[in-house]
Amino acid sequence: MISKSIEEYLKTMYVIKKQEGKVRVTDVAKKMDCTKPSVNKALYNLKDNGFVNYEAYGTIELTEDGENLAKKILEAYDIVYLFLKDVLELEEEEAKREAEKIKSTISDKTINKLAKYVHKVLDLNNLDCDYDINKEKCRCCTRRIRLKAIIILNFINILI
Amino acid sequence: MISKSIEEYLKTMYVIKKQEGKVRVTDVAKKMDCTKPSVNKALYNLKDNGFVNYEAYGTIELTEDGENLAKKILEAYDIVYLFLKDVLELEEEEAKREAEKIKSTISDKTINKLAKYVHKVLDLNNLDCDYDINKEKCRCCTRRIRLKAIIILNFINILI
DNA sequence: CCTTTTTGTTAATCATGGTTAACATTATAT
DNA sequence: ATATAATGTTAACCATGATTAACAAAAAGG
Repeated sequence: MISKSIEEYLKTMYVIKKQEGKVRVTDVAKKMDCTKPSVNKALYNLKDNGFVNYEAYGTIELTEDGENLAKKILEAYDIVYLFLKDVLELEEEEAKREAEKIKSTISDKTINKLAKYVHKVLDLNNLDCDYDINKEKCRCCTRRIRLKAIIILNFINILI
Repeated sequence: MISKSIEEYLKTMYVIKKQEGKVRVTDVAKKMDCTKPSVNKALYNLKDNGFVNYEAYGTIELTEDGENLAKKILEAYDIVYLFLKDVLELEEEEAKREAEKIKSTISDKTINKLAKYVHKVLDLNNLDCDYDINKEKCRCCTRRIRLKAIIILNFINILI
């Protein structure tokens, strides 16, 4: 099993892939404010766990599992961010920082409950939505994510 | 500065002190499901940071700073637990587990906002409450904590 | 008392996740 | 085409927080 810390590298790779078209060790290091050897280590860890394909000096490619996990992580972040920003009304930067930390500790179950709650509170008129971070999104969730595109920040062109 | 991991030892010591009257390395280890050497290390770390008084083979005593920090940690836990249990409606055991993890990552600012939100949502009729985890509690908070004594679980005899 | 059990300490070790320094490879620019 | 710059890798190392094994001290029970 992969750690929360390593998951962060995967998420970052996914985002860079969508933004830049290709993923380089240096870019990941820059984005994560860490060194290249750290990225290298994480990379081989991710490879060993089947989340990326990689050969030395080659191109970094996420596997299907890798993509799915990355999407899930990003989504967990969005849900927590949305809650902190729009429900608790934390200031934007604070909400981002805190969402990053919180989403790394909580279980899927909690994320699902939080998502449903946020849906409800922010008045989506769909209290029956059976949100599950591990499943395909329902129309309601999809719509919500689209409507709330602004929360996707610089990932706006990535999701869905 | 002390780490979140070390804070947990302090919190546990505080709880044991209130429950048992005295704190022993073995009890802390049992409660935290770790080994005695781990407790010993944490103990000297806490001592170096002025949160406990201790000499080898002596009795563990929390300083005033230690007590205050422990109270703060317990309270952060209670707030998160209350939110997960009564607002998100997580099952009790899950709420406890998750609260433990979450409260270790979030900032005082977020805790304060969450506390205010929980107060509001659970309808305490005091929307002006200026909760601050670092300050003396307002009447509203004190009352809330009293009313919600049940959430304090086995710590019921400790707080306030 | 003094033996035994419980409790606490110390030293050596480990895993994780990070670093720096040195080097290898690839890409770029003239 | 080749020197230079950028990028990627490797090895050695560090901090943290934990462990096990061995030992020391204190408490408890005959």
